[in-house]
Amino acid sequence: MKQKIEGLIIQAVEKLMAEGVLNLDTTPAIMIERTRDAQHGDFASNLALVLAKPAKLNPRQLAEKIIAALPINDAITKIELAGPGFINFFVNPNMQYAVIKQIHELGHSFGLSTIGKGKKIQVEFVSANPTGPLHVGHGRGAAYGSAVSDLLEAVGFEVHREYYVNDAGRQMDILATSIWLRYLEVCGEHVTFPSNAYRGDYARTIASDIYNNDKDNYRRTIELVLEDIPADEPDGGDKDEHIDALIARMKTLLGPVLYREFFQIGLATILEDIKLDLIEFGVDYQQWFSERQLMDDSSVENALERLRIGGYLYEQEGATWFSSSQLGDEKDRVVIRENGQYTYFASDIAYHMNKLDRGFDQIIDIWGADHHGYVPRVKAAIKALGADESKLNVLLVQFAVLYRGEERVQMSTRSGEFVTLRQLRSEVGKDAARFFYLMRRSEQHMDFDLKLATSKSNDNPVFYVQYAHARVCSVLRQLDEKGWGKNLLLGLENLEKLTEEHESSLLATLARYPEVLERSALQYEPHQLVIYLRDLAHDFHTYYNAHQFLVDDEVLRNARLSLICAVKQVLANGLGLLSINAPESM
RNA sequence: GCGCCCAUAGCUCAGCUGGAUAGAGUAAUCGGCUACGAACCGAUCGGUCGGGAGUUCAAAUCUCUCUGGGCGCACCA
Repeated sequence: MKQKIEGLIIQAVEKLMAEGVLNLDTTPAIMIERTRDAQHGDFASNLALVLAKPAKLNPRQLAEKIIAALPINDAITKIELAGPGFINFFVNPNMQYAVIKQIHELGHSFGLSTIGKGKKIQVEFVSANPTGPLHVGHGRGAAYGSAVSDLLEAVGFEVHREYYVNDAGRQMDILATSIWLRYLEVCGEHVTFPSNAYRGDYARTIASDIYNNDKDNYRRTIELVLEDIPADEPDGGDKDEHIDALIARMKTLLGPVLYREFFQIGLATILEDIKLDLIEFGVDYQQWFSERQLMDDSSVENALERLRIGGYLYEQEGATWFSSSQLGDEKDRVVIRENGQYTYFASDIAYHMNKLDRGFDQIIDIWGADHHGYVPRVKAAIKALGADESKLNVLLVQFAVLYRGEERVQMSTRSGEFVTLRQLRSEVGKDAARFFYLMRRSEQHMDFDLKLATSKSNDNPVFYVQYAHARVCSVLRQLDEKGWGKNLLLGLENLEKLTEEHESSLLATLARYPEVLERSALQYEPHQLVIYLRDLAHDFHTYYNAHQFLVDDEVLRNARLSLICAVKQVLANGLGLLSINAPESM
């Protein structure tokens, strides 16, 4: 309908151009939008206001000319000139009924589109270090990333969801050592736990499991472990030197093979936990991409070689630098440290080269907002690798600030003081948690009050939407109990019976769904869909309270049933895209 | 100090690529079940869109500036 009116306007403009009334080289893209107020018709165009200046006419005069030039079309019952020069279109109510038939025809695929043309998009999100369970901060990225991915798929892109596993580097060594020290405790050694180690309970759990399976296999006496180890911070030393020395000691005492084994057990356990957690949260990946693999198959080496050939690398003070500053970054970055180790950035360059080489049309990285300073250097790397930087789109998700009532909850993986995503799910449920995360714009700082989310969970807006769906189901159950049965065909043939105001506004809302989906996907804004679903649920609840569906008049009854079944379908489609349940009853 | 993000009703947030009278939820007050589920609906109350200047026929939306918050400025990941 929207496109139809747009077509009419374009015809009118072309006509005026041919007549010499208008003289333009380009026609503006924005032409028509849905009105907010029913008094302004169904659609409105600001064309005359935009073109007034180049046409050297006053807006209302121009609007009159445009209206006069508009072709006659029976889909439009009235065209009005309003306000400073708006052109308002009133759509033939009979046209509005078409959406119901369309919804029943297409079912769960109503709203889907092919605008993505099968283009391949890679979406990388969450990618939290596997040094502990996911916390509620990761939850927002997980909900957002999966929703964006699913939406893109719904509008015709081929989406590849990926989690980058940082299974190399010092943090992982610290984790292995943390678990090992807990293991030694289980073995009966008296360990003073380092201040810089991972203190969460999960390290103890993993340690106990290892002990149960392998007994004393990895045990070394604490005296051997601590011999000549520099003091920890609480004892007047340096916490980094302390933990690094312990890591080195663990490696020498266990030897490379046992160390590797132990390390792998810790990594695998945590990674499995994360995978399961995410699946239960409605997040599924096509690929878990290992950073270590980039090291092992010399991808990092190759990536740096490519930069070197391009003339982007140089040596200074014993380190190797990437001259990213000439490509938009604020300063150059080290890729190989003085000690010969690659930096994290080096493997990230290799990872992005790998993404580019896999032939994606678009690459989307979803990061926490604390990484925003990292964007220019990755873009610089993309450019240095010879690719177009617009191929990479970095979407930043702001932090969710946690509160328990008035009190702010501190989040730190290291200290082990954090609320896990799993805890959140068990307290408020997957549906409520996802809905809560997704209803806010991702760039918006968000307050997440756990106390409110748990104690008043009935006020959670997700129930409002789910209730609308369950209510339709309930009506259908009542229908069966009355022994009336549903005659959809009869209803669809008599949709003109739907003349109530509530009915026409519901029709208009239903018709908006495909547009909302498209916008929501192309702008990476799932919250638009969430807000739409709330609007749709509201229109339905209002209608429900104002009119009876199960009336004696069989024709009217079935017309209304076909309408509310369409509502049910769209609610289910929308919720489904957000991986939120649409329950039959609640 | 430099850079990025944010600021809309008491609180939590929408406001669609600038558009007509800035909207929801929640809190407060009042009203609606002998009804297809009241986990709902309706009404009232509540706003200098952080302040100021500019661009425009039109600014919450764009530009500049100031204020106030968040985050980032490693040979950490």
